[in-house]
Amino acid sequence: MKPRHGHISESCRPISEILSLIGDKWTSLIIGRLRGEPLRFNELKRRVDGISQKVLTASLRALVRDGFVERIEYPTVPPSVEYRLTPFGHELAEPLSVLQQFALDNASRMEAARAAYDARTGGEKPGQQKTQLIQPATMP
Amino acid sequence: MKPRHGHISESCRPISEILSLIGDKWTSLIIGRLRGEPLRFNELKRRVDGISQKVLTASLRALVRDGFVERIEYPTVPPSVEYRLTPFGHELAEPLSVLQQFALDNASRMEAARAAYDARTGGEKPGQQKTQLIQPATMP
DNA sequence: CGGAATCCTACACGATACTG
DNA sequence: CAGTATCGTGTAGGATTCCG
Repeated sequence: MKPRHGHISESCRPISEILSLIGDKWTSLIIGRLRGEPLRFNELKRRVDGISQKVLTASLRALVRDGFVERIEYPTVPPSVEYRLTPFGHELAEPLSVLQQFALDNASRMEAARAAYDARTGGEKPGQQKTQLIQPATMP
Repeated sequence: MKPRHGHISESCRPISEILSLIGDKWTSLIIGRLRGEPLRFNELKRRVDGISQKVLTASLRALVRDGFVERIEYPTVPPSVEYRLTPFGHELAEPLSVLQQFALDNASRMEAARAAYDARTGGEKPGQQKTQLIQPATMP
């Protein structure tokens, strides 16, 4: 799931790597949930609403591999696995939360800017146009 | 190009949005280049090494739309277009640069963690490997 | 110079089913 | 409970060509 970035000029590859890590659809939310308390797999899945089991598994493994999350397996029955941020993970979580806070604080500004832009450009969306809303005529 | 994120639980959608914005392959690097000085299109393209014209165009438009970048068109001939961070863009760039600095500072730690993980799990499972950095072999 | 239009591929993610 | 396995889809992003 990680290798979204090919090469990039050597010097900034670490940047690309970490940003692709936290920039994917879910990872940053997972980290956010794991601040505060360790969580078990399904509990975490419940709290990160909408995430699929497959993606959660993959994301967690990437985080474990990079040393941000620790996976602790308790030999109980039924099995119980706990995920928690490592100290390294908490170091990452801190500047990350700053960015998240920025996002929350400025969500309305972004939305306003977007609305203004869309009004300016005549309502045409960036990228390709999808002006044809093909409504499927009938649904018997 | 931006709305990679579908719905997500309402409360954290702004987070997802902004993180998908800066988390894509290039946008954060573009913002980094625009700190310090405004740049023209092709100059920016040159400095963000490896980016395609199409993606640069799309990324810039998204940034303009969200209010982080300003596009200034000079009616010269040949045409000249300048991109610069807005004040809002600089606000975003700041926490972002913190994260980038974190990435640079801890690149070796991440790599070490990865190596340790791969050594730990490497001997046994033939399964598919994650996070393989595909080196593109040649840059003619 | 600064894009737009088009084609194409890889991969992130979702849905579903199965397992220890 | 905590995953693994597999298939299908959308789309980000690369390469190329063309335009004012």
